[in-house]
Amino acid sequence: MPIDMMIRKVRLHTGLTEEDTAALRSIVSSVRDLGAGTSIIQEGEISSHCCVMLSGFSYRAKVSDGGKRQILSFHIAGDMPDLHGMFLKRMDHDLTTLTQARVGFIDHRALRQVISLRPAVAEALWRETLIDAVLFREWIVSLGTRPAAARMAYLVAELRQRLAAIDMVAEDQFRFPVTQAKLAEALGLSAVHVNRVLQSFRAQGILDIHDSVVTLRDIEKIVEIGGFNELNLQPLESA
Amino acid sequence: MPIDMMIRKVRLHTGLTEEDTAALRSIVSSVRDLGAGTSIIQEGEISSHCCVMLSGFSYRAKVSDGGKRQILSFHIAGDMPDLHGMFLKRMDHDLTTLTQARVGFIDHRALRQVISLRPAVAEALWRETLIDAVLFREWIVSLGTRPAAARMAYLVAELRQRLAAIDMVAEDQFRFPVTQAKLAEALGLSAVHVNRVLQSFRAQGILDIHDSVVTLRDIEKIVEIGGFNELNLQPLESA
DNA sequence: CGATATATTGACAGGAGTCAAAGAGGGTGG
DNA sequence: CCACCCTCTTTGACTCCTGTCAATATATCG
Repeated sequence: MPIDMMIRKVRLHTGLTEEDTAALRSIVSSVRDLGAGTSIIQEGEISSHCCVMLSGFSYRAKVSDGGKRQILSFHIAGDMPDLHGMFLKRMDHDLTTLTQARVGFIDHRALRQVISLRPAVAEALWRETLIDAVLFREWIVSLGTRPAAARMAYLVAELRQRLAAIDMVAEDQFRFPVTQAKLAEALGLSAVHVNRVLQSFRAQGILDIHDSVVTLRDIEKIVEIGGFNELNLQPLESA
Repeated sequence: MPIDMMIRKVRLHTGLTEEDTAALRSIVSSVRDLGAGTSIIQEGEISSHCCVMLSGFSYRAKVSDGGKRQILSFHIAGDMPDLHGMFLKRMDHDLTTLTQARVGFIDHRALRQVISLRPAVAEALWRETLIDAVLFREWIVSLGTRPAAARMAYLVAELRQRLAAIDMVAEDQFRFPVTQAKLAEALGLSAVHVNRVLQSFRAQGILDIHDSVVTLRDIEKIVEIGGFNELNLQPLESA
């Protein structure tokens, strides 16, 4: 029952009834397995449906003038990374799979209907988009105020927390198939410098990223270096 | 008719009826004039109401570990910078007036009621929060990929566009009472460096910030340097 | 007219970028 | 089974953008 991945997360933050979740589940019109690096939507497109990550990773990215690409966020099972496409005319960024991923698609029209009939669902989804914004804000703080190592640590700490919520963290390890080049694009650093930071972390026994796996050697330190405050994710809880 | 400032903007992006806007207007429970530097809400607070900027400027900010403060966004008349407080338990950032400002307050309960009765209003407000996220994403791109001068130029170009939409730009000048220190906090730079960038812009006849006024000496260049794409704000139009 | 906030300068340090080359894996095809 | 290619990682040298520190204007204001 992979689709329940979506439900699981939405439920985390709200009090959806069984019927509500069933309604959501019922409008997932198709589920596809996409290979790594598949584009789900691109900047400028107008889409008629949105998607739910059921497994795997994806990321949002945007190219700025000069050709540099900025990764805006990583997405995991349960996320609906293009939900906003329902209300904004054009996508303002790309959405691409990072790994092979199972993705469910929901037609905007069907979703609109569920929303109009079920205020609780509307609220839950609205809240999802607001949580998205909370993460963006943290990201802005990271890019604006933290040095390279701290950004790296913060990213790892945040991912760990989000992945833990869907039981994807085991033994202080989690799968995260990202290249150093992509980390660089996410952190606003050069790939070379990402490599150096990573090596320093390895040398200090703080963390390691190897073969698509992140190993947390010293969580306390990661959290400290990254200035990660779990409380920052408290506002995510329902009002 | 200051409250219509709110309506004007919300209408920009949607097709609210006259009754819808009237409903919104009717629940503004109080309007207050706040002095510059007044805190509207602070991180961690749980609020029972949200606000609409009717005049003046405000900004969202967040302090990261190490005491550095990051300004997340500036807000102008028509904005509802803490709308998300209705659905997220705690504020994840501060909201402070930059200048003297007239602010309208709306009770969450009243707003919830209007929302539940008027789907169009719900959609319009949801969209407002999504537009917020669009701006955050652009901001992330700026911080992650652009050098100091470009960030500065981008900020000016974005503000210009937003202010123009509410007729607050005249003769290539607009009021924006910000100190270099605050610009630094917004741009993720040191105040000293902001000063240097500004001087270089002055010397090149590109733009000038003086006595709370931004003067655009060469808009084309500002847009070019900042990598500002007006199309980026196209997605803001209704779907 | 001091007192406090903001803007400006200069000297210096340092984090991060760039460039370029060399390893390391992992497939693939002969 | 090995050569070859491609992507990703690692290194080293050097540059440079931006930060830090500290001192000096300028402004503003009671």
